[in-house]
Amino acid sequence: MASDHYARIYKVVRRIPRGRVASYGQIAELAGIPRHARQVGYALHHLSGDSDVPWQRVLNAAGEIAKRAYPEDARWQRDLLEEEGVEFDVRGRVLRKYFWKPRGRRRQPD
DNA sequence: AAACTGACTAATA
DNA sequence: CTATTAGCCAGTT
Repeated sequence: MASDHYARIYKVVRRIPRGRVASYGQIAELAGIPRHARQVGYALHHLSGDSDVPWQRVLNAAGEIAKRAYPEDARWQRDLLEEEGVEFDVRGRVLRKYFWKPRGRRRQPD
């Protein structure tokens, strides 16, 4: 059940700017719990639907929407991201320029 | 307590 | 570039 890690995870995810995305591993690292990528996904799974946490901005390390039990949820996630301006390539991967770079924010997408 | 599970990853081939 | 493998770790059964 909800461990204290969840709060750390949600806190970091909320920092992801609109129109940007981050990976599970990246979130875990920033939350101060390295190698807990899977737990990040687990924590987000408990939300999906009702919260102020922008769960849709979290993808796997390859920049793709993580494979889920219900494909409809993946489509929903993609729609949400495209709504905030994130673009995907033909293969279903988010373009590099949308990856969130904490602190070292250099250029805006486009 | 032991085995199983999963919205993960990095390393190899 | 894609596919396979082994490591990962909290939550469930």
